[in-house]
Amino acid sequence: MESLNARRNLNPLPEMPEAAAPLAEIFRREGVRTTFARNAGIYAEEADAASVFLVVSGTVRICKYCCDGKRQISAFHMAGEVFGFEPGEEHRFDAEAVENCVLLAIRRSALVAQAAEDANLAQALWHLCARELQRAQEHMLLLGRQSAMERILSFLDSVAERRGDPTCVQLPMGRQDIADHLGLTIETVSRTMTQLAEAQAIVVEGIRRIRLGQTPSRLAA
Amino acid sequence: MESLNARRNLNPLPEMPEAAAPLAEIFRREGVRTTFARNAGIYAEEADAASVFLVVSGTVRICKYCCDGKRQISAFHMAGEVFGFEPGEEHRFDAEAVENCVLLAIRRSALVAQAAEDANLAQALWHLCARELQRAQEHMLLLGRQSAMERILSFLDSVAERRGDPTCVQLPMGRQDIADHLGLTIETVSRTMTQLAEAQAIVVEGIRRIRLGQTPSRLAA
DNA sequence: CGACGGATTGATATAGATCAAACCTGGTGG
DNA sequence: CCACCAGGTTTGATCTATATCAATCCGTCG
Repeated sequence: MESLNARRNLNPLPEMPEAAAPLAEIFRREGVRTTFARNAGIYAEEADAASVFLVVSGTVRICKYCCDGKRQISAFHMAGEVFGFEPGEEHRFDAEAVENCVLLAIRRSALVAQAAEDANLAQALWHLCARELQRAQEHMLLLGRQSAMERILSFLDSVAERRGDPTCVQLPMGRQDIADHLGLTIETVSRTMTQLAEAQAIVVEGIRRIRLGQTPSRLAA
Repeated sequence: MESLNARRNLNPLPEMPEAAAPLAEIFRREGVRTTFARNAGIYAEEADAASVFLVVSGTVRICKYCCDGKRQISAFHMAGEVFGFEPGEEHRFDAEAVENCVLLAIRRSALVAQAAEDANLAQALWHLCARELQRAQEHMLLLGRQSAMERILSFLDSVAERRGDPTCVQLPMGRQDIADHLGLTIETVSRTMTQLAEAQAIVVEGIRRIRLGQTPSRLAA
Protein backbone atom coordinates (compact mmCIF):
# COMPACT_ATOMS: atom_id res chain seq x y z
CA MET A 1 0.00 0.00 0.00
CA GLU A 2 2.26 2.72 1.28
CA SER A 3 5.49 1.31 0.02
CA LEU A 4 6.56 4.88 -0.58
CA ASN A 5 7.05 5.51 3.09
CA ALA A 6 9.46 2.66 3.39
CA ARG A 7 11.85 4.37 1.01
CA ARG A 8 12.04 7.58 2.94
CA ASN A 9 14.75 6.43 5.31
CA LEU A 10 17.25 9.06 4.32
CA ASN A 11 16.62 11.04 7.38
CA PRO A 12 16.73 10.51 11.12
CA LEU A 13 13.54 9.10 12.45
CA PRO A 14 11.30 6.34 11.24
CA GLU A 15 7.59 6.83 11.75
CA MET A 16 6.21 6.55 15.22
CA PRO A 17 2.66 6.50 16.51
CA GLU A 18 1.36 10.01 17.23
CA ALA A 19 0.96 9.23 20.90
CA ALA A 20 4.73 8.98 21.10
CA ALA A 21 5.35 12.44 19.72
CA PRO A 22 6.96 13.94 22.85
CA LEU A 23 9.26 10.96 23.03
CA ALA A 24 10.19 11.19 19.39
CA GLU A 25 11.06 14.82 19.96
CA ILE A 26 13.53 13.90 22.67
CA PHE A 27 15.18 11.30 20.50
CA ARG A 28 15.46 13.86 17.73
CA ARG A 29 17.12 16.38 20.04
CA GLU A 30 19.27 14.22 22.22
CA GLY A 31 19.56 10.85 20.56
CA VAL A 32 23.05 9.51 20.04
CA ARG A 33 23.40 7.42 16.93
CA THR A 34 24.86 3.99 17.60
CA THR A 35 25.30 0.98 15.39
CA PHE A 36 25.42 -2.67 16.30
CA ALA A 37 26.56 -5.52 14.11
CA ARG A 38 24.50 -8.64 13.56
CA ASN A 39 24.27 -10.66 16.81
CA ALA A 40 25.99 -8.00 18.89
CA GLY A 41 24.74 -7.54 22.41
CA ILE A 42 23.14 -4.16 23.10
CA TYR A 43 22.74 -4.63 26.80
CA ALA A 44 22.71 -7.63 29.10
CA GLU A 45 20.48 -8.74 31.88
CA GLU A 46 21.41 -7.01 35.12
CA ALA A 47 23.34 -4.38 33.29
CA ASP A 48 22.72 -0.85 34.37
CA ALA A 49 19.63 0.37 32.61
CA ALA A 50 21.29 3.62 31.65
CA SER A 51 19.98 4.14 28.13
CA VAL A 52 16.72 3.92 26.27
CA PHE A 53 16.82 3.13 22.56
CA LEU A 54 14.89 3.92 19.44
CA VAL A 55 15.33 1.61 16.47
CA VAL A 56 16.20 3.60 13.37
CA SER A 57 16.81 0.58 11.20
CA GLY A 58 17.38 -3.11 11.72
CA THR A 59 15.78 -5.46 14.21
CA VAL A 60 16.46 -6.09 17.89
CA ARG A 61 15.50 -9.10 19.98
CA ILE A 62 14.68 -8.95 23.68
CA CYS A 63 15.44 -12.24 25.30
CA LYS A 64 16.15 -14.18 28.42
CA TYR A 65 18.24 -17.26 28.93
CA CYS A 66 17.23 -20.02 31.31
CA CYS A 67 19.83 -21.53 33.57
CA ASP A 68 19.98 -24.51 31.22
CA GLY A 69 20.70 -22.38 28.17
CA LYS A 70 17.19 -22.33 26.74
CA ARG A 71 16.26 -18.97 25.36
CA GLN A 72 12.95 -17.16 25.14
CA ILE A 73 12.64 -14.15 22.89
CA SER A 74 9.88 -12.06 24.37
CA ALA A 75 9.78 -9.54 21.55
CA PHE A 76 11.38 -8.22 18.40
CA HIS A 77 11.68 -4.48 17.92
CA MET A 78 11.78 -2.96 14.49
CA ALA A 79 12.16 0.51 12.99
CA GLY A 80 10.30 3.18 14.92
CA GLU A 81 10.03 1.21 18.14
CA VAL A 82 11.48 2.11 21.51
CA PHE A 83 12.94 -0.41 23.93
CA GLY A 84 15.08 -0.65 27.02
CA PHE A 85 12.90 1.51 29.20
CA GLU A 86 12.29 -0.27 32.47
CA PRO A 87 11.28 1.07 35.84
CA GLY A 88 14.11 -0.59 37.75
CA GLU A 89 17.75 0.41 37.70
CA GLU A 90 18.76 -2.84 36.06
CA HIS A 91 17.68 -4.59 32.91
CA ARG A 92 15.95 -7.84 33.39
CA PHE A 93 16.44 -9.03 29.83
CA ASP A 94 19.10 -9.05 27.18
CA ALA A 95 18.83 -7.02 24.02
CA GLU A 96 20.72 -8.16 20.94
CA ALA A 97 20.94 -7.06 17.33
CA VAL A 98 19.23 -9.56 15.03
CA GLU A 99 20.79 -7.90 11.99
CA ASN A 100 22.95 -4.83 11.60
CA CYS A 101 21.15 -2.07 13.45
CA VAL A 102 21.18 1.68 13.74
CA LEU A 103 19.80 2.93 17.02
CA LEU A 104 19.41 6.25 18.79
CA ALA A 105 20.20 6.20 22.48
CA ILE A 106 19.14 8.66 25.16
CA ARG A 107 19.88 8.63 28.85
CA ARG A 108 17.24 6.99 30.95
CA SER A 109 17.82 9.37 33.83
CA ALA A 110 17.20 12.37 31.58
CA LEU A 111 14.00 10.81 30.37
CA VAL A 112 12.76 10.11 33.87
CA ALA A 113 13.62 13.63 34.96
CA GLN A 114 11.75 15.18 32.07
CA ALA A 115 8.77 12.91 32.58
CA ALA A 116 8.49 14.23 36.12
CA GLU A 117 7.99 17.71 34.68
CA ASP A 118 6.13 16.99 31.51
CA ALA A 119 2.86 15.12 31.87
CA ASN A 120 2.61 14.71 28.12
CA LEU A 121 5.84 12.85 28.03
CA ALA A 122 4.84 10.73 30.98
CA GLN A 123 1.69 9.83 29.15
CA ALA A 124 3.65 8.86 26.07
CA LEU A 125 5.75 6.59 28.24
CA TRP A 126 2.84 4.67 29.62
CA HIS A 127 1.24 4.39 26.23
CA LEU A 128 4.42 2.85 25.01
CA CYS A 129 4.50 0.49 27.90
CA ALA A 130 0.83 -0.39 27.62
CA ARG A 131 1.21 -1.26 23.97
CA GLU A 132 4.08 -3.54 24.85
CA LEU A 133 2.02 -5.16 27.57
CA GLN A 134 -0.79 -5.76 25.16
CA ARG A 135 1.53 -7.54 22.77
CA ALA A 136 2.92 -9.58 25.61
CA GLN A 137 -0.53 -10.69 26.63
CA GLU A 138 -1.44 -11.73 23.12
CA HIS A 139 1.79 -13.62 22.94
CA MET A 140 0.97 -15.50 26.13
CA LEU A 141 -2.18 -16.77 24.49
CA LEU A 142 -0.08 -18.00 21.60
CA LEU A 143 2.49 -19.67 23.83
CA GLY A 144 -0.02 -21.21 26.18
CA ARG A 145 -2.72 -22.40 23.88
CA GLN A 146 -1.83 -22.53 20.21
CA SER A 147 -0.49 -25.33 18.04
CA ALA A 148 2.77 -25.03 16.15
CA MET A 149 0.90 -24.27 12.95
CA GLU A 150 -1.20 -21.57 14.53
CA ARG A 151 1.91 -20.02 16.04
CA ILE A 152 3.75 -19.86 12.75
CA LEU A 153 0.75 -18.41 10.94
CA SER A 154 0.13 -15.69 13.50
CA PHE A 155 3.80 -14.87 13.57
CA LEU A 156 4.02 -14.49 9.81
CA ASP A 157 0.86 -12.42 9.79
CA SER A 158 2.09 -10.14 12.53
CA VAL A 159 5.46 -9.53 10.91
CA ALA A 160 3.77 -8.91 7.57
CA GLU A 161 1.50 -6.39 9.18
CA ARG A 162 4.29 -4.59 10.99
CA ARG A 163 6.28 -4.46 7.80
CA GLY A 164 3.44 -2.90 5.87
CA ASP A 165 2.85 -5.51 3.19
CA PRO A 166 0.16 -7.96 4.30
CA THR A 167 0.85 -10.44 1.51
CA CYS A 168 4.58 -10.84 1.68
CA VAL A 169 7.00 -11.05 4.59
CA GLN A 170 10.66 -10.28 4.53
CA LEU A 171 11.90 -11.96 7.70
CA PRO A 172 14.82 -10.22 9.36
CA MET A 173 15.56 -13.16 11.64
CA GLY A 174 16.62 -16.76 11.21
CA ARG A 175 14.70 -19.89 12.07
CA GLN A 176 16.26 -20.29 15.49
CA ASP A 177 15.08 -16.83 16.51
CA ILE A 178 11.59 -17.64 15.32
CA ALA A 179 11.64 -20.89 17.27
CA ASP A 180 12.78 -19.16 20.43
CA HIS A 181 10.10 -16.54 20.06
CA LEU A 182 7.30 -19.04 19.46
CA GLY A 183 8.34 -21.58 22.07
CA LEU A 184 9.17 -24.26 19.51
CA THR A 185 12.32 -25.97 18.27
CA ILE A 186 13.99 -24.99 15.05
CA GLU A 187 13.08 -28.35 13.54
CA THR A 188 9.40 -27.84 14.25
CA VAL A 189 9.49 -24.37 12.75
CA SER A 190 11.11 -25.73 9.62
CA ARG A 191 8.78 -28.70 9.26
CA THR A 192 5.69 -26.61 9.88
CA MET A 193 6.72 -24.15 7.23
CA THR A 194 7.21 -26.88 4.67
CA GLN A 195 3.80 -28.27 5.56
CA LEU A 196 2.28 -24.85 5.07
CA ALA A 197 4.03 -24.58 1.74
CA GLU A 198 2.77 -28.01 0.67
CA ALA A 199 -0.73 -26.97 1.69
CA GLN A 200 -0.24 -23.82 -0.40
CA ALA A 201 -0.96 -21.60 2.58
CA ILE A 202 2.37 -19.88 1.94
CA VAL A 203 4.98 -19.71 -0.81
CA VAL A 204 8.60 -19.77 0.24
CA GLU A 205 10.13 -17.40 -2.27
CA GLY A 206 13.44 -17.37 -0.51
CA ILE A 207 14.60 -18.61 2.81
CA ARG A 208 13.57 -15.34 4.39
CA ARG A 209 10.95 -14.20 1.93
CA ILE A 210 7.51 -15.70 2.44
CA ARG A 211 4.42 -14.92 0.40
CA LEU A 212 1.23 -15.36 2.39
CA GLY A 213 -1.94 -16.90 1.03
CA GLN A 214 -5.28 -15.20 1.55
CA THR A 215 -6.35 -14.89 5.15
CA PRO A 216 -8.36 -18.17 4.97
CA SER A 217 -4.97 -19.79 5.37
CA ARG A 218 -5.75 -20.11 9.07
CA LEU A 219 -9.00 -21.87 8.36
CA ALA A 220 -7.51 -24.23 5.85
CA ALA A 221 -4.78 -25.29 8.26
CA MET B 1 -25.64 7.79 39.80
CA GLU B 2 -22.54 7.43 41.79
CA SER B 3 -23.77 9.66 44.56
CA LEU B 4 -26.52 7.17 45.33
CA ASN B 5 -24.76 3.88 45.00
CA ALA B 6 -21.42 5.08 45.96
CA ARG B 7 -20.22 4.10 49.32
CA ARG B 8 -17.02 5.99 49.71
CA ASN B 9 -14.30 3.93 51.09
CA LEU B 10 -13.47 5.12 54.55
CA ASN B 11 -11.37 2.19 55.57
CA PRO B 12 -7.69 1.77 55.00
CA LEU B 13 -6.71 0.37 51.62
CA PRO B 14 -4.58 -2.71 51.25
CA GLU B 15 -0.91 -1.98 51.02
CA MET B 16 0.42 -0.72 47.73
CA PRO B 17 3.96 -0.08 46.57
CA GLU B 18 5.09 3.46 47.40
CA ALA B 19 5.48 4.31 43.73
CA ALA B 20 1.70 3.99 43.43
CA ALA B 21 0.96 6.53 46.15
CA PRO B 22 -0.75 9.12 43.94
CA LEU B 23 -2.93 6.42 42.50
CA ALA B 24 -3.83 5.05 45.91
CA GLU B 25 -4.82 8.55 46.92
CA ILE B 26 -7.31 8.75 44.06
CA PHE B 27 -8.83 5.42 44.94
CA ARG B 28 -9.16 6.57 48.52
CA ARG B 29 -10.94 9.76 47.50
CA GLU B 30 -13.06 8.65 44.59
CA GLY B 31 -13.20 4.87 44.67
CA VAL B 32 -16.61 3.30 44.53
CA ARG B 33 -16.88 0.09 46.44
CA THR B 34 -18.23 -2.79 44.39
CA THR B 35 -18.52 -6.49 45.11
CA PHE B 36 -18.49 -9.43 42.73
CA ALA B 37 -19.49 -12.97 43.52
CA ARG B 38 -17.31 -15.95 42.70
CA ASN B 39 -17.04 -16.41 38.93
CA ALA B 40 -18.90 -13.20 38.15
CA GLY B 41 -17.70 -11.24 35.15
CA ILE B 42 -16.25 -7.83 35.97
CA TYR B 43 -15.88 -6.69 32.41
CA ALA B 44 -15.76 -8.44 29.07
CA GLU B 45 -13.50 -8.19 26.09
CA GLU B 46 -14.54 -5.30 23.87
CA ALA B 47 -16.56 -3.77 26.65
CA ASP B 48 -16.08 -0.07 27.15
CA ALA B 49 -13.02 0.43 29.29
CA ALA B 50 -14.81 2.89 31.53
CA SER B 51 -13.46 1.94 34.95
CA VAL B 52 -10.19 1.11 36.55
CA PHE B 53 -10.21 -1.18 39.57
CA LEU B 54 -8.27 -1.69 42.76
CA VAL B 55 -8.60 -5.06 44.47
CA VAL B 56 -9.49 -4.60 48.13
CA SER B 57 -9.97 -8.28 48.81
CA GLY B 58 -10.40 -11.42 46.76
CA THR B 59 -8.74 -12.43 43.52
CA VAL B 60 -9.44 -11.49 39.92
CA ARG B 61 -8.39 -13.31 36.77
CA ILE B 62 -7.63 -11.59 33.48
CA CYS B 63 -8.27 -13.94 30.62
CA LYS B 64 -8.93 -14.40 26.97
CA TYR B 65 -10.89 -17.09 25.19
CA CYS B 66 -9.78 -18.57 21.89
CA CYS B 67 -12.35 -19.09 19.18
CA ASP B 68 -12.33 -22.79 20.06
CA GLY B 69 -13.10 -22.17 23.71
CA LYS B 70 -9.60 -22.57 25.07
CA ARG B 71 -8.78 -20.05 27.73
CA GLN B 72 -5.57 -18.36 28.72
CA ILE B 73 -5.36 -16.55 32.03
CA SER B 74 -2.72 -13.91 31.58
CA ALA B 75 -2.69 -12.80 35.19
CA PHE B 76 -4.30 -12.99 38.59
CA HIS B 77 -4.74 -9.82 40.60
CA MET B 78 -4.86 -9.87 44.37
CA ALA B 79 -5.37 -7.38 47.19
CA GLY B 80 -3.61 -4.07 46.57
CA GLU B 81 -3.29 -4.50 42.83
CA VAL B 82 -4.82 -2.33 40.13
CA PHE B 83 -6.22 -3.66 36.87
CA GLY B 84 -8.39 -2.65 33.94
CA PHE B 85 -6.30 0.32 32.89
CA GLU B 86 -5.68 0.10 29.18
CA PRO B 87 -4.77 2.77 26.69
CA GLY B 88 -7.56 1.94 24.24
CA GLU B 89 -11.23 2.66 24.69
CA GLU B 90 -12.07 -1.02 24.80
CA HIS B 91 -10.90 -3.88 26.95
CA ARG B 92 -9.03 -6.55 25.14
CA PHE B 93 -9.44 -9.15 27.85
CA ASP B 94 -12.08 -10.40 30.23
CA ALA B 95 -11.86 -9.86 33.95
CA GLU B 96 -13.66 -12.27 36.25
CA ALA B 97 -13.87 -12.80 39.98
CA VAL B 98 -12.03 -15.95 41.03
CA GLU B 99 -13.63 -15.78 44.47
CA ASN B 100 -15.89 -13.24 46.11
CA CYS B 101 -14.23 -9.89 45.62
CA VAL B 102 -14.41 -6.37 46.93
CA LEU B 103 -13.10 -3.80 44.48
CA LEU B 104 -12.86 -0.06 44.29
CA ALA B 105 -13.70 1.45 40.93
CA ILE B 106 -12.75 4.84 39.55
CA ARG B 107 -13.56 6.33 36.18
CA ARG B 108 -10.87 5.85 33.62
CA SER B 109 -11.58 9.19 32.01
CA ALA B 110 -11.05 10.97 35.32
CA LEU B 111 -7.77 9.18 35.77
CA VAL B 112 -6.55 10.08 32.30
CA ALA B 113 -7.56 13.70 32.81
CA GLN B 114 -5.72 13.95 36.10
CA ALA B 115 -2.66 12.24 34.69
CA ALA B 116 -2.47 14.94 32.04
CA GLU B 117 -2.08 17.51 34.83
CA ASP B 118 -0.16 15.57 37.39
CA ALA B 119 3.17 14.17 36.28
CA ASN B 120 3.49 12.23 39.50
CA LEU B 121 0.33 10.36 38.80
CA ALA B 122 1.37 9.74 35.21
CA GLN B 123 4.57 8.27 36.51
CA ALA B 124 2.68 6.02 38.87
CA LEU B 125 0.65 4.78 35.94
CA TRP B 126 3.60 3.78 33.89
CA HIS B 127 5.27 2.13 36.84
CA LEU B 128 2.14 0.10 37.29
CA CYS B 129 2.14 -0.83 33.67
CA ALA B 130 5.84 -1.59 33.56
CA ARG B 131 5.54 -3.92 36.51
CA GLU B 132 2.75 -5.74 34.74
CA LEU B 133 4.83 -5.99 31.60
CA GLN B 134 7.68 -7.41 33.57
CA ARG B 135 5.47 -10.12 34.98
CA ALA B 136 4.12 -10.85 31.54
CA GLN B 137 7.63 -11.30 30.18
CA GLU B 138 8.61 -13.65 32.96
CA HIS B 139 5.45 -15.59 32.28
CA MET B 140 6.34 -15.93 28.61
CA LEU B 141 9.55 -17.63 29.60
CA LEU B 142 7.53 -20.05 31.68
CA LEU B 143 5.01 -20.74 28.93
CA GLY B 144 7.56 -21.03 26.18
CA ARG B 145 10.33 -22.96 27.81
CA GLN B 146 9.48 -24.65 31.08
CA SER B 147 8.30 -28.15 31.87
CA ALA B 148 5.05 -28.82 33.70
CA MET B 149 6.92 -29.37 36.92
CA GLU B 150 8.88 -26.16 36.63
CA ARG B 151 5.71 -24.27 35.88
CA ILE B 152 3.89 -25.58 38.92
CA LEU B 153 6.82 -24.87 41.18
CA SER B 154 7.29 -21.31 40.00
CA PHE B 155 3.60 -20.70 40.25
CA LEU B 156 3.41 -21.93 43.82
CA ASP B 157 6.47 -19.90 44.73
CA SER B 158 5.10 -16.76 43.18
CA VAL B 159 1.74 -17.03 44.90
CA ALA B 160 3.43 -17.79 48.20
CA GLU B 161 5.58 -14.73 47.81
CA ARG B 162 2.71 -12.45 46.89
CA ARG B 163 0.76 -13.74 49.82
CA GLY B 164 3.55 -13.01 52.24
CA ASP B 165 4.25 -16.47 53.62
CA PRO B 166 7.04 -18.09 51.61
CA THR B 167 6.49 -21.54 53.10
CA CYS B 168 2.77 -22.02 52.75
CA VAL B 169 0.35 -21.10 49.98
CA GLN B 170 -3.36 -20.63 50.33
CA LEU B 171 -4.54 -20.88 46.74
CA PRO B 172 -7.55 -18.75 45.94
CA MET B 173 -8.19 -20.49 42.63
CA GLY B 174 -9.08 -23.98 41.50
CA ARG B 175 -7.04 -26.39 39.43
CA GLN B 176 -8.61 -25.40 36.14
CA ASP B 177 -7.61 -21.78 36.67
CA ILE B 178 -4.07 -22.85 37.44
CA ALA B 179 -4.00 -24.99 34.31
CA ASP B 180 -5.25 -22.15 32.15
CA HIS B 181 -2.67 -19.80 33.61
CA LEU B 182 0.23 -22.20 33.14
CA GLY B 183 -0.73 -23.46 29.69
CA LEU B 184 -1.40 -26.99 30.91
CA THR B 185 -4.44 -29.23 31.28
CA ILE B 186 -6.12 -29.75 34.60
CA GLU B 187 -5.02 -33.40 34.58
CA THR B 188 -1.39 -32.46 34.18
CA VAL B 189 -1.63 -29.94 37.00
CA SER B 190 -3.14 -32.56 39.24
CA ARG B 191 -0.67 -35.29 38.36
CA THR B 192 2.30 -32.98 38.71
CA MET B 193 1.18 -31.89 42.14
CA THR B 194 0.86 -35.46 43.33
CA GLN B 195 4.32 -36.19 41.97
CA LEU B 196 5.68 -33.21 43.87
CA ALA B 197 3.94 -34.43 46.98
CA GLU B 198 5.39 -37.93 46.54
CA ALA B 199 8.82 -36.39 46.08
CA GLN B 200 8.19 -34.42 49.29
CA ALA B 201 8.79 -31.14 47.52
CA ILE B 202 5.40 -30.00 48.78
CA VAL B 203 2.82 -31.11 51.32
CA VAL B 204 -0.82 -30.90 50.29
CA GLU B 205 -2.42 -29.88 53.54
CA GLY B 206 -5.76 -29.28 51.93
CA ILE B 207 -6.89 -29.09 48.39
CA ARG B 208 -6.02 -25.42 48.31
CA ARG B 209 -3.45 -25.26 51.04
CA ILE B 210 0.05 -26.23 50.00
CA ARG B 211 3.12 -26.22 52.19
CA LEU B 212 6.31 -25.66 50.25
CA GLY B 213 9.57 -27.48 50.86
CA GLN B 214 12.82 -25.56 51.14
CA THR B 215 13.86 -23.75 48.02
CA PRO B 216 15.99 -26.71 46.86
CA SER B 217 12.67 -28.17 45.76
CA ARG B 218 13.46 -26.95 42.28
CA LEU B 219 16.80 -28.67 42.27
CA ALA B 220 15.41 -31.92 43.57
CA ALA B 221 12.75 -32.01 40.86
C1' DC C 1 -28.10 -39.97 52.45
C1' DG C 2 -27.58 -38.76 47.62
C1' DA C 3 -25.98 -35.79 44.32
C1' DC C 4 -23.15 -32.60 42.28
C1' DG C 5 -18.85 -30.13 41.14
C1' DG C 6 -14.26 -30.30 41.56
C1' DA C 7 -10.12 -33.29 41.76
C1' DT C 8 -7.57 -37.38 41.06
C1' DT C 9 -6.15 -41.53 38.70
C1' DG C 10 -5.76 -44.65 34.70
C1' DA C 11 -5.04 -45.98 29.79
C1' DT C 12 -3.89 -44.43 25.46
C1' DA C 13 -2.76 -41.19 21.64
C1' DT C 14 -0.03 -37.64 19.63
C1' DA C 15 2.26 -33.22 18.78
C1' DG C 16 6.40 -31.78 19.22
C1' DA C 17 11.18 -32.72 21.07
C1' DT C 18 15.41 -34.95 20.40
C1' DC C 19 19.18 -37.07 18.02
C1' DA C 20 21.34 -37.57 13.66
C1' DA C 21 22.22 -36.95 8.94
C1' DA C 22 21.96 -34.61 4.57
C1' DC C 23 21.32 -30.41 2.10
C1' DC C 24 21.73 -25.70 0.42
C1' DT C 25 24.08 -21.29 -0.42
C1' DG C 26 27.14 -17.78 -0.27
C1' DG C 27 31.95 -16.78 0.58
C1' DT C 28 37.04 -18.04 0.26
C1' DG C 29 41.12 -19.35 -1.56
C1' DG C 30 43.66 -22.12 -4.80
C1' DC D 1 36.43 -20.71 -12.39
C1' DC D 2 35.69 -24.21 -9.50
C1' DA D 3 36.32 -26.96 -5.10
C1' DC D 4 35.67 -26.51 -0.62
C1' DC D 5 34.01 -24.93 3.68
C1' DA D 6 30.85 -23.16 7.33
C1' DG D 7 26.48 -21.58 8.89
C1' DG D 8 22.09 -22.11 8.72
C1' DT D 9 18.27 -25.08 7.18
C1' DT D 10 15.75 -29.09 5.99
C1' DT D 11 14.62 -33.95 6.37
C1' DG D 12 14.42 -38.48 8.70
C1' DA D 13 13.75 -41.77 12.63
C1' DT D 14 12.58 -42.19 17.10
C1' DC D 15 11.26 -40.87 21.88
C1' DT D 16 8.57 -38.67 25.43
C1' DA D 17 6.01 -35.22 27.91
C1' DT D 18 1.72 -33.85 27.88
C1' DA D 19 -2.97 -34.07 25.94
C1' DT D 20 -7.03 -36.66 25.56
C1' DC D 21 -10.63 -39.76 26.79
C1' DA D 22 -12.73 -42.16 30.54
C1' DA D 23 -13.54 -43.64 35.15
C1' DT D 24 -13.43 -43.05 39.92
C1' DC D 25 -12.92 -40.46 44.06
C1' DC D 26 -13.98 -36.97 47.58
C1' DG D 27 -16.07 -33.13 50.11
C1' DT D 28 -19.81 -30.11 50.52
C1' DC D 29 -24.41 -28.98 50.62
C1' DG D 30 -29.26 -29.70 50.31
